[in-house]
Amino acid sequence: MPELPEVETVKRILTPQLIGRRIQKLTIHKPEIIATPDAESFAECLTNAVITGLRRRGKFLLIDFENHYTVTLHLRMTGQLFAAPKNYPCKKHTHLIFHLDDGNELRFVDVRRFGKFWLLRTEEPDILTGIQKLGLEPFDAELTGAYLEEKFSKRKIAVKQALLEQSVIAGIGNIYADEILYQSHIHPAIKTADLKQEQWESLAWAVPLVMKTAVRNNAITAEDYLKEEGRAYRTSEFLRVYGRKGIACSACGASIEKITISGRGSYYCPRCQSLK
DNA sequence: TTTACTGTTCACCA
DNA sequence: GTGGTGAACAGTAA
Repeated sequence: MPELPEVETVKRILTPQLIGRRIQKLTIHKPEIIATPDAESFAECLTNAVITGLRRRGKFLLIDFENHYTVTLHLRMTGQLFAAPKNYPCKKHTHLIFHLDDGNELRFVDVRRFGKFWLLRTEEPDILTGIQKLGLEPFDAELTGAYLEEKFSKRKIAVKQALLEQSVIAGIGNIYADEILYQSHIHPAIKTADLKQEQWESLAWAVPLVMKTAVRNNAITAEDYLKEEGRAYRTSEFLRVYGRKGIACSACGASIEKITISGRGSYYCPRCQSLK
């Protein structure tokens, strides 16, 4: 369930459940989800380790341990990470279980198995996961219209594709890119070289607004999260354009359209989001 | 049976 | 070097 708002929600739910917990044992059903090192070393280094904190960077989640190891993970398309009582029924596609010292289990479920785990020394520079290539967080004060213009104005890609570049802004995915463009009144297919200064400013304003709103709207209780009630975010009532092809725009009443940009489905309002 | 799908990376091509 | 396309990962759902 991954775009920044969902990863942030996972972090907020898991933090109080995991801090101070000791890993008694690991069960790795699918070793291929461990990118580095091998599954055996992964389990060995984390057995008896105590969790000290959780962090998020872009769509990555980081779990810090007292023994100076950090587990970095990416949920990709369908990964889920949640804490459950050990007698709670184990779902299909559960690939990794951390057995905690309070009787709960931290479980990783991933239907499509695109998600990945890396184990790294906390203090060592991370050159493996791709985190070091990430750009600004959406809430960073340095994210201005001028920053975006400088990054993109000489390039000729669709603005929709530009928003998805993790090396410029970290954490935006296909759903929220569409929502950001809708709030900015910018057509997703406009080329970055054709955007005006005020449109870059508009994007720099909409990015943190949409992400902050999404984090708030995605907030659910740990109980609901365990029951997967937070999973329908793709069709969330809070989305203004994504997944709403043929439905009336809530601002102007025009019918939301869907086109393909760089192979990704892109939803927009043909009246609110002009091509100029 | 066919197609699309929230993410990322890579190969190949113009 | 830029950028477009498609494939790969693997499974489900419409």
